[in-house]
Amino acid sequence: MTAPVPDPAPAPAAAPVRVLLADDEHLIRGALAALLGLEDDLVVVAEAATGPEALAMARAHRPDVAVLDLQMPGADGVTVATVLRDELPGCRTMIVTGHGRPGHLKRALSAGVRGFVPKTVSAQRLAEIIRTVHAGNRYVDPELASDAIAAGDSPLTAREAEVLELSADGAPVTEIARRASLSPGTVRNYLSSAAAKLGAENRHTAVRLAQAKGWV
Amino acid sequence: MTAPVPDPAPAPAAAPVRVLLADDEHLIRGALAALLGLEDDLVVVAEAATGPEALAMARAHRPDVAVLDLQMPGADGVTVATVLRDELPGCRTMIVTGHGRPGHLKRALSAGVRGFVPKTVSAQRLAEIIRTVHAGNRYVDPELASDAIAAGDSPLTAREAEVLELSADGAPVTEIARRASLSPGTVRNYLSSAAAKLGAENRHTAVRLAQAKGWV
DNA sequence: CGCCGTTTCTGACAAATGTCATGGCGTCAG
DNA sequence: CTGACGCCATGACATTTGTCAGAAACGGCG
Repeated sequence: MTAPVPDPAPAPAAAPVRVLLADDEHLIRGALAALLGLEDDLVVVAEAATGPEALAMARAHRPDVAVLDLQMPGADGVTVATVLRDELPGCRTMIVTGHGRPGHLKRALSAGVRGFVPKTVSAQRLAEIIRTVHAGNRYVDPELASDAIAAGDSPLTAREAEVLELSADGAPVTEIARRASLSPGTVRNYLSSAAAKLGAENRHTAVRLAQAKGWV
Repeated sequence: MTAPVPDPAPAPAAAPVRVLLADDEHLIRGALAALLGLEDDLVVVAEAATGPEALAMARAHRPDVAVLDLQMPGADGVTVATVLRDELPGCRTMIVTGHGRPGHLKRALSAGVRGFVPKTVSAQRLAEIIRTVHAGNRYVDPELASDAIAAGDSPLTAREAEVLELSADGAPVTEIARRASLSPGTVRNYLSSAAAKLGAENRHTAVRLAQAKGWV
């Protein structure tokens, strides 16, 4: 007469998934750690509040899955993921972000990130996605994916993007030219062609558009 | 032989604090609700993901304290707080924000908000602050407060701020003039004086500075 | 009332920026 | 090799923007 209730201790035969949590917002990190800890097949082995700290923690604890916030002090989530891919190939990485721009997803995927989700998902859903990623599969939020597809690839050449980025803080052309070691006329040409490609009237709106698409 | 453990039901003599939670990031909201629910003198009676939803929930459940995210779809936290002050005077409001700008704090305080904290605090700390606010006291994060004091008041006149805000998206002067029903020359003068007051070289850097201080 | 100062507005001029045509240079595919 | 393409630069020109001197409207104030 064996009870139908499952044995509480070794119910999942496999070892639990070891998770690293990196987010600069203590409120979220702590709350998330608590909620994920409720899942009996997940265990949070380390937390970090900055990019460098996340790297140090990953090296020390060698987690199975690293859950990284996109925007952190020191180094952003994608940068951390890039380093982790080289240093800890066995560690899967995934990005959690508040407001993801299309370009970020592309950057993340080319950095070997296997999961990309917005913070609007529930903790339950996040736990499922962590399992998916740990199993070696990929998951990207459908809405973010469709945004990325709609945005397409950047039409800008490397120099155009570089110059556009330098003009992001509103510096005058001569200043941009100095910083890029280019002739002022060249800078104006690049900015002009970049604005034309983006359908913007001037470089400032061009910068905004490019930033919105995540191309800078 | 009474057991020393406290009676689970009516341990706190006072009624629990009824809390409304409004944040567009489901992950945070759910996790927060779970953590605050662990405190036996706090109870989360409603959750909302947008500004209008927060208002509707507040009207329906009449919470003691409303914890509002600063950036939400529909209406931001300060706007919601302004409406709540008129409609539900008994409801204390507080703002939780990811990256708060100095000007936001000033706006929030003049909207009757009694608590202003960044998301870098722990859930434990947040619970304490909710109690503080419920008791009728105020609490603002020391770092945010010092930032606000350092930033000071806006040196811009009403028109200067208005025109600067219209130029925020990089629109040309003629477009701004049309939207503000002003002469293009007048717009240029306002932008020029605003840039001078802010120590900026042109209106675009001026916009960035003003946004960083929360003056627009 | 006249005087003063502030805000709001305008026009004229100078500087910065956007646009276009043009050309040299290097690289890569066919 | 040739042609296509991206990169860097120059000069001329139109447009936009920044700067300045000052005028009209308005509200105190003696």
